[in-house]
Amino acid sequence: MVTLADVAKHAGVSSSTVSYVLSGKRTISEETRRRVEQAVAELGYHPNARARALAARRSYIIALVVPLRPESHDPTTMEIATSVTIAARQYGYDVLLITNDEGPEGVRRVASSGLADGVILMDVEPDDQRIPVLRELGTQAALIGLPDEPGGLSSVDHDFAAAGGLCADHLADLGHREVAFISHPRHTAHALGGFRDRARRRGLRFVHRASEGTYGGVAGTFARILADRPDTTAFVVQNEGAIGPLLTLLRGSGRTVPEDASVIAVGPGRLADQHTPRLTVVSGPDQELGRVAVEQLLRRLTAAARGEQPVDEQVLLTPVLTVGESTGPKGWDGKS
Amino acid sequence: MVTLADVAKHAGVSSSTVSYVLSGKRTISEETRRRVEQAVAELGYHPNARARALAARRSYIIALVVPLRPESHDPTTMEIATSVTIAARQYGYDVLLITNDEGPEGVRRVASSGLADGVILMDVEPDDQRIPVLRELGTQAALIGLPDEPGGLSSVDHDFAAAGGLCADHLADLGHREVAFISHPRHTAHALGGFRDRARRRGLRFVHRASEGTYGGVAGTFARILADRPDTTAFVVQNEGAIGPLLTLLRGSGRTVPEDASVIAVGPGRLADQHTPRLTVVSGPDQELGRVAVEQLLRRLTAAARGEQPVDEQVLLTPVLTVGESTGPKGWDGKS
DNA sequence: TTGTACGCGTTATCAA
DNA sequence: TTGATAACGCGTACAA
Repeated sequence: MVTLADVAKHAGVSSSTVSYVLSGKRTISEETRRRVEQAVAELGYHPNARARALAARRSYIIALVVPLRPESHDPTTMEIATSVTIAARQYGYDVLLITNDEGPEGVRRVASSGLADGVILMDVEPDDQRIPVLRELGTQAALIGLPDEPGGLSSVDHDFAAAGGLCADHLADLGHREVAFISHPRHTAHALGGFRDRARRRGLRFVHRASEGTYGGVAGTFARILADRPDTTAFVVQNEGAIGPLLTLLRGSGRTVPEDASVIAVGPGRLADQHTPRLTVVSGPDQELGRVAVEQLLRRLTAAARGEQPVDEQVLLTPVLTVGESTGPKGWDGKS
Repeated sequence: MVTLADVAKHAGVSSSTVSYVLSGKRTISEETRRRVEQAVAELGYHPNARARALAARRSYIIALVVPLRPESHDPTTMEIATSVTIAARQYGYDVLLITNDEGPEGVRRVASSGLADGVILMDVEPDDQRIPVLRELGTQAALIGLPDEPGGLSSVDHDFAAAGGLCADHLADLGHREVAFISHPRHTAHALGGFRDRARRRGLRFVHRASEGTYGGVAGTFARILADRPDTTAFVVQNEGAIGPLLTLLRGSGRTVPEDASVIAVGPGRLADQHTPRLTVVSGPDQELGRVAVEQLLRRLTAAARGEQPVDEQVLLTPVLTVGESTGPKGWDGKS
């Protein structure tokens, strides 16, 4: 292995000079810089990350805690993990993958051992058990999702309230008056609040039902909705698995989309093309989530390295309404 | 930060003794072990991973190179990445995520800097450009996928030839005589060879067509197949995106599955439940892929650490045929 | 503009 | 069974 000392000897300078040439933290004469660079090239020197991490008290590694078990396959998670990794690389950081089956102790492990400089937590829940560990260790962190108590942390999430508002506005604009909101039974329907507020203001009547993302579950929910509110003409769905069944059920009940019933999905943009007809979707930028979290964390790290107090940031990313072919005016006959 | 020296002082022993108590590489008297362990507990000592990595010349980190861009969403990749991470943890290793957009230089970076002890490469192609880098640096590696030249490497992949054989056998058993094999245009149809051999032996006639995984692409392929071989009664599909369109086209042409046409998918097991009717699928164990790769790599690492020559292993994982409702006897009328 | 020398926290060799 | 002590390779305060 070629070391800094080897390079120094080869270039006829001291090892600290080589170090400074590489880090750029000192002004170096043109002559020595050239000699050092040549020595680096000739010897094929690569700085040793382990020694660097020890001496600099920084590993340039951030830990990403993902909510994954091997049998789950949520593409969004992977998208975010990838965007975190790519963003981190652009700032010279690498990403260590921690699966959440290690629990809060996984966070403690990477933070207290100094393996990672900071942590990004995905799928943060309101009373997340990993957060006390971060506080206890004083670990710098950025969260994807909203914590109960944001003190000492930065976080980023989709602005689901705005997403709900977009749904209500779009349907109201199209003349709908009776809407059903279908959510996931075990996830908070973050978009519901925003939807409710805007729906009220726009004079929309609506019911909210949580439903499993299975055909049977959606069938039951669908039947109840139609029994309670037979005049329902539009559906907002914040439950990826429920969309396919809902579309099938609408067809099965003789309703054409969007002529007889409109459907909006709240979720990843890719949903649009996975169904027929192409869906109207309200989606947030998943990749931005990763990038913003990385930038938040790195700002905290540089602040802490300077002895400053890191700034707590809470960012909400604005969602976008993409109009597809699953929404149309109430009572639309297909001929505009 | 609590260091080894702090613990040593607190316990009234030398720091090397503490180190040996923790590593278990020396026999320690019951008395001192107790004192040291108590000191560790009282001070809340956590070994420093950076210093350990430098002194031990091992980081206990393996790099996983994933073929991911932020907009791609292949659940299989994530499944493998997760299983690699979990398997690695069981052996005391952590996983560094490297995206393939760094190219071969990403491999060079983590290996030559000593950041990682070894590398796992996903989606290895026959003439993969990352492999020369591994050879040049003498980096220990395990590959998921089959390299052209396996010398100095370990690798694991699905036994696609066996998968093809299972398809041919299943269809032949059901009495089919004319089969179409639909593959992906830009991926090697690894299952084709095995399918061909077994098809010949079983007296199956078949055509092979590559097709895009789009509705339009599959429609063209489908039409050509029926034009060339109107008596085709079964389809083997090794192209995830082509399955949905194919099923739709079969229905559209008045064919009922499986009464008039049988369909087998070669791919991830989860495909079975994503279609109607539930698919007959030949799939390999994706999670095993990750686990085996980790174990191969760690065997190489321990061998190399002992100064021994690591053993090159090539493992093929046996696929399984799961019979669903998309295959049936040729000319089946639905009433058995 | 450059060099010296110490420290980072462990591991591992050599003695005792 | 235990203790000194020299690496490990780099960063940086201090000195020149």
